Formats: sequence, C-alpha cells, structure tokens
Amino acid sequence: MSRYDASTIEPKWQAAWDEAGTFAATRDPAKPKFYVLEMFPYPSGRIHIGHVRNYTMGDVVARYKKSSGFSVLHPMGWDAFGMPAENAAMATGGHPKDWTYNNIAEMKSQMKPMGWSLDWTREFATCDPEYYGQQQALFIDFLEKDLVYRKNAVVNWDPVDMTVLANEQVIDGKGWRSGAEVERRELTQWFFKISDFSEELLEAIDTLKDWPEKVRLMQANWIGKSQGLRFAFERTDGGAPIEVYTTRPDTLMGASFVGISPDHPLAKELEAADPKVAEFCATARKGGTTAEAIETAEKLGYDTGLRVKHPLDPNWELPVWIANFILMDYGTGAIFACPAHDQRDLDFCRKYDLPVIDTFFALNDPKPVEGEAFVPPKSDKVKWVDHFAGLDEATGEEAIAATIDYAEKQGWGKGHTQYRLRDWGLSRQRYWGCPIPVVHCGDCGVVPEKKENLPIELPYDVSFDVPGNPLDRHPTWRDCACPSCGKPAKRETDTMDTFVDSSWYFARFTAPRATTPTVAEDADYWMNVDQYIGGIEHAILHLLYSRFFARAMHICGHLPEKSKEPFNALFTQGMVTHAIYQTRDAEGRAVYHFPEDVEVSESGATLKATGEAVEVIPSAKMSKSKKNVVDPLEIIAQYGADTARWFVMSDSPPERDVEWTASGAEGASKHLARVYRIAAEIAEATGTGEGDEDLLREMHKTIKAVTDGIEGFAFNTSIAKLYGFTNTLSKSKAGAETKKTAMRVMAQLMAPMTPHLAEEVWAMLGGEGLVAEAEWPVADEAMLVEDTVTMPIQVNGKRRDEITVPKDMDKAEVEKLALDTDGVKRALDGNAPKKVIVVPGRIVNVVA
RNA sequence: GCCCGAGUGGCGGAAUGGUAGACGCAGGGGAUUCAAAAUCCCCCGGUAGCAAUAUCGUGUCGGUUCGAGUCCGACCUCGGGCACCA
Repeated sequence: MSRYDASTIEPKWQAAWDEAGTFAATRDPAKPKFYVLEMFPYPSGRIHIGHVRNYTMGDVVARYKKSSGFSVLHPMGWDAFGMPAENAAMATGGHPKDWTYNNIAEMKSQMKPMGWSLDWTREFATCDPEYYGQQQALFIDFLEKDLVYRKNAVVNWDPVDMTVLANEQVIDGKGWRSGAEVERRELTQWFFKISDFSEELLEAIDTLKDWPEKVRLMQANWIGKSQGLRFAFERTDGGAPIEVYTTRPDTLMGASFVGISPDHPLAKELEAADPKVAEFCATARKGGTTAEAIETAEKLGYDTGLRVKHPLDPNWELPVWIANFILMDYGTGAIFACPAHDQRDLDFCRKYDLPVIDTFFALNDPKPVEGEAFVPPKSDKVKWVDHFAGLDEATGEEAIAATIDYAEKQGWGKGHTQYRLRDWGLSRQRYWGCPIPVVHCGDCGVVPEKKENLPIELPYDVSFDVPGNPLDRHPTWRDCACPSCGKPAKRETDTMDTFVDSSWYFARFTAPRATTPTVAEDADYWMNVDQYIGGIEHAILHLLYSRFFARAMHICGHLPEKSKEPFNALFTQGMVTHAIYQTRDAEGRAVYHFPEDVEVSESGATLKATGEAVEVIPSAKMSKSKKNVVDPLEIIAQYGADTARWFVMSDSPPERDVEWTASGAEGASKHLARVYRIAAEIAEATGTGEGDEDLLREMHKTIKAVTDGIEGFAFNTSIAKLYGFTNTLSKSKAGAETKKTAMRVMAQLMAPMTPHLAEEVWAMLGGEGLVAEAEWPVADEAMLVEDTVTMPIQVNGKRRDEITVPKDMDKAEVEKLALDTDGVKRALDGNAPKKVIVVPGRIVNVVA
C-alpha cells in the first residue's frame, strides 16, 4: 500500500485544476455568483503564516461556495506602492520598481504551491501603469464632480533632512534618520471630500448586517456625530469675534477661558506681530501630528492678553489663551473651557491658575470640584447651580437641548451637528506612489491632465541618495505642456496615499484589463464582494475609505447603485502575533531580526550569526518592518501545503489573535496520513458488515457540523468534527459500500481545507470527476434526530446524576425518574425538594 | 489620552443561559517489534481518597437567575486603531 506523500500528490492535482480551468471565474447567467475576496497583500517578498491563515480562510469559503453551485470570483493582486520599497532603495541602492516586482515574483512562487483556488488570470499590482493610469482617470472624474480639492494641512517636518516624515518615521517626537525634533508644518495638499458623506456613511452602517458589530461601532465612533452649539465670543478690542463649537453649551456659566489652536488664524495674526507669541507657537508645534502625540503631550498655554465678552453677561470678561491641545481640524479650532466638568480643562486651569466654577452638582452631594472634574454621564440627573434657562434638576442631555434652544431664541448661537470625520488628505511627498495627474500652469493655475495622456508614468531614472521626493529634483519629468493653454507648465510631484490604491481594487478585479476603470456588465454581475476577509487593523481607515470610494465611483458612473456599500459581509480575522527580536546599532537605534536568525534558549536570546545578545519584546502583530514574521515555507517543504492549511485552520478560532508556535504541524501531518491510510484500506474493502445505520447517522451529523462551521467561520470546529468522524470511521465495522460512501463524503468535507488530499482520496474511492467540482453533500435531517436523550440531573445547579430517557418523555415522568436517582437522593439527604425544573430534552434541576 | 476587543487545563481551544474542558497538541502507561520507526489501545484541571465520591475551578470583585464561561456593573492585564505603516 502506498503512503501519503504530499510532494507528489499536490503538484499533480494543481496541474489537474489548471488544465481543467477549474478556478477561472466566468460570468455564468445560469448560476448565482459569489465574490470572495481577501485583503490583498503588500509584496514584502516572503509570505508569512498570517498570509497562509488569511488566504486559506478565503479559499475554504471559495471552494465551499463553488461546490454549493455558485459561480465564484476569487482573485489575487498586490498592494504594491508604499514606503518599504523606497526604504529598501535607500538601504541597498536598488530601485523601488525592481525591488517590488522581484518581491511579487518571489511571493507568487511561494503562494502557488498552497493550492489556493485563485483566478490568477486577473492578477495585477497597483504599481502597474495599467492600474494606476485608471486610478488617475478616477481622480480626474472626481475633480470634475467636485469630490477633490486643495487646502493646507499639517505634516511632520524634519527640519534637518528638510523632508516630510510619515508618522511611523517619527520616534519619540524625533526624525528616524536625523534624530532632529520634528515640527508640525503646513503644506498645501489634495483632499477627498469624504466629510461630505459623513451622515450617509454613518446611517448606512445600519445596513451592514453581516459586518462585525465591533467594526460598525468603531466606524460610527470614528465618524463621531455630535450635536452642539456654535456661537461667537465678541472681543473687547473690537477685533473679529472668535467662533467656537461646544458639545456642552450647558456648562457655559462655568467658562474659565477661551482657547484657540496654535494654527488658528488669530494665533497666526498674533504670531506675526509678537515674537513672544511666535516663540510659544513654535514650541506648541513641536512633535508629531498624531492624535496620540498631541493628546499625551504636556498641555501648554499662552495668555494672549486679548479678552472676550461672555455671551450671557456683557460685564464678564474671559481671557483668550493659545493652547497646544486644541486641534484646528476639529470644529472651529477654538473652544471655551469649563474646568469643573472636563478633566483636561481642569488640569490646564490648575496649572495656569485660572478659575474653576461649578455649574452643577450630584443630586445629593453639592461638593465643589477640587482635583478631579465632575463628569457624570449626560443621561444622569444633576442639580444646577444657576442655569440661565431656568433649570433646577435636569440631565445633561436636557440641559444641552434647553441651552441650544435658549441661545437660538436669543439669537447669539445656533445648534450645530458636527462630525469628527475629517477630509481625506491624499497627497504624499514621495516617489513610489500613483502620480496625481494635474499640471501647474502659470496662466491657468491647477489643471487636470487630459485623459488621453494617461497614465502619467513614474520616471525610472531617479535616485534615493538624498532625502526628499526624487520627482521634485528630476531634471525633466516635471516639464509638460498645459492641457488647457498648451504653454510650458509643471507637473504635480505629489503622489497618492496608498490607501487610494486599495480603495477600489475590489472593483477592478471584476474587469482587470479594461481600458476604463470598470466595465458595467462585469461590475453589475460580480459586485458586490459577497465575503470580504481581512485584518481587524483595517477596521476603520481602509474600510471607510473604500465605502467612500464606492460612492464617489457611483457618482462618476463607474459602479452601480447597489455597490455604494461594496462589501456585503465582512470577516475580520485575528492577527498572528510573534515576539520581536531586536538589537541596537551604534547610535542606539533599533535593529530588528527574523526569528529564524535568532537562537532562543532558557538563558536568553542571541543572534545565530554573531552570538550577540538579543532583546525580546513581547508578542505583537507580525509586521515586516519589525521582522517578527514566521516563514511558513519550512512547513510546506517538510509536510506539504495541505498540512499547513489543515493546521492553520484547526488551531484557533479565526477571529482571534494567535501566537504562532511551530508545534502541532507534526500532528496535523500525522492525521492527514491516517486519513489517507484509512481511505486506502476502505478502497480495497469488500463485503457486508454491521452498524451501517450508525455510520450513516454519524456521517450526516458530520455533514451538518462541518457545513455549519464553514458557514459560521468556525473552521476549527469543522475540523474537530472531522477528527471525530475519522475516529468513527476507523472503528466502524460497517459494510464496504457504506464505508466507501462515508469516505467519499469525508473527502468532500475535507476538500475546502485539504484540497489535494481530498482529490486523491476521492479518486481512490471512485468519485466522479474532480472533488473540487462535485456538489456539496446535504445532511438528511431525518438522520439527525435521536430518539433517546441523556439528561443531567442537577441539585441546586450542581450535577449529581444523569438519566437516559425517550426524547419526548412527559415532564412529570422525567421528574419522577430524576428524583429517584442515587445522586439526587444522596444530595437531598432525605429532605423534600422545594422545586423541580425540567427543561425537556436538556436538563433537570432540583432546588433543595 | 481617546475608541474597540480579548482573557477557560502544561498548550491551541469547545460549550442556543442548562453535564465546563469536545477535538487536537504535549505528557504518562501499555500492545506490537529481535530492536526501532510507524501504528493501535488506555490515562491525563487542582486538592483529598484504593475507589465510589466530595470539594475547588473559566483574569479579579460584586450582582441578576432554579442554574452564569455565557447576562449586568466595577476593576486588572494583554492586544488593535487613532487619519503619512500597510
């Protein structure tokens, strides 16, 4: 008898699928379609175990749906623009394009042996000019529909390298290469008007029924709708009033000062006139642009000396401060502070000795605020000190509504709906991205490129030996003719955020070679993505941007109405985590190392090559920049793709993070060999036996459990059931034909996870055609019903005994039997039960 | 700092509010074998006990319920996101 040998089986069946064109997606009007998509990878050059897990999940769904009669689209491509390619060029002197395409070739050669049912004929990379040219066409359409504009926004500026830094390149407020203190600097940049869609994007979240609740919540919070009051403080010097937005207008009587952002027009005006203000603003602008950096930085303020009048009391004057924690991007860039009911304001007022005025107390505890602000939930009733609108005891919500009403009636303020969501800044001052297809003309201003001139291709002859954007210093690339007047003009040198690339690739897969962004018939047939699978780390930005893009593409006629929400169902798989190994270079900067280069022992970790001690940082998301990635190729080489697939699907629930450990692959491999052995025995078996009915019952239960597991993304429980059925089958004494039937069904049920082995077993047992094309088995409901049931008997919630009774036995009868068990008698110790609860078919609980 | 999750044996994990630990890995014992590999069988949360069994046990503390891993409240720890990592 031959033994299970993945290395001969796997290439054989992959060739068979290729020859039959099994996974090429075709529009078939006779069949329902199913579009399954996993978030496409960044071509780092090596697949890691997270990819294996992610794409195997999608493959299980794709193969299952194909068997269930759907015409399946399951494509693959490359999210190929981005910083790592430029970093590699800087580090090794190569070219981002060569680096990227080499990586793609390398990764593809690693992915092919996995046997994923991908339609490789649709493959593309976002750095292909054929792709980004269409993206440029979309940009021009968006410009025409007024979905894009230019404005100033802050970036991380490295004053030594004279270059813009990504957030990732700012470490503890300093530039990663220069080590210089980073400052926030304004630059004119391109923006998508995603905020115009705030309300629509928020409301439509309710329609995303098959998205995880946590993702919907995160998106709703991100959009951040709030109701508040907009009003202006009059200045005592007669200057332009300061407009503020507040969500707590009810606390206006507790106002302590008016604060403005260092980027507020008034701050800039004062900065120009007063060196002291300029000095403060320069300090306040130190550090990175992230919300985290701004919110955790020390709170700094500067009293401008300006005074404003309190809107409710013309004699009450408030000082105007510039404060580093106020964002110009949110609301009006100006606030009033109420320290008694906001911790940040309180800390600030204590620091600068500003007054703290209580506006309300807890109902039975009129204790003035000291070190901690009093911030009850807005739904709690509180006692008001002196509410101008005449409230005494009322909730925050009631008071806010009353205040807005009062302000509107008096005419000094207006109720306002505010969203936290900001417009999407897409400009990047970098080379390896999609060029923004506009031209700057001395006469015509900013002019979109003509579509017939697309794609605007990146020049190849660039260098990365000095910081900054190589497009800016290219000798000729910028030179062009103005599309409007024809005079000499200059190209835009900013490229697009890579989130743009990934915001419409799912639509492009429906017609990847088209000379327009999409083709109506293909988009109509294949959209939407029926099952999208990806990491939870993309819960907000990528998914929100894609939802915006789908709407914008619909407006421009590139997607049908139904695709405004492009992802019908979303599954967010957990991340594969791993410890990070790092050493430090001469300047004390972190240098990361791959796990396979590190020797880990009880006494610590060292580099295999040099024996240098390695710092071990606890498990974190696997990322190429931290090099804490595990190479699955070894498992594949040693055991085969099916073992790797079986193992990653069996080991943990797919939505949960998993800490990668190598143990277990061996066990998975043994199990597959066992299945092969049992199949080979059964293939040669003849004659009748006993227990055929029992085996068939178990088979139908297995069909149901495995199907439910796949449908519910609980692949690990499907696999547990398949383990159980393997045991049943190996012990069964049933007749040969029944066993063959059971084994063929097992091959079908295993096929989504271990497709090569399944084909082999299927062929061995005389299955017709390819198992990949066989119809999915359906459980016979009649075979699932049991006539007797074993019920646990509890006394006060603790299990004391059990009884096995007919399924439909009368409650009173069950109660009688239960009370008569030894375990119950022992627990009751002669006492009469107070109450007996019988849940038919499930449990009996005796209350003593 | 703000938003969102997760926490169950040595390990990965299972469990419509109804027998906690299915299934697997690791470990222990046995069979087979000249021996080994491979395979097959049995045991496997802690404590006490020869055992039957009792008792404790799902991050911590409290609550709801006949009954809580599951629901509610507070907390602890870990993870993700925070708009230029992808």
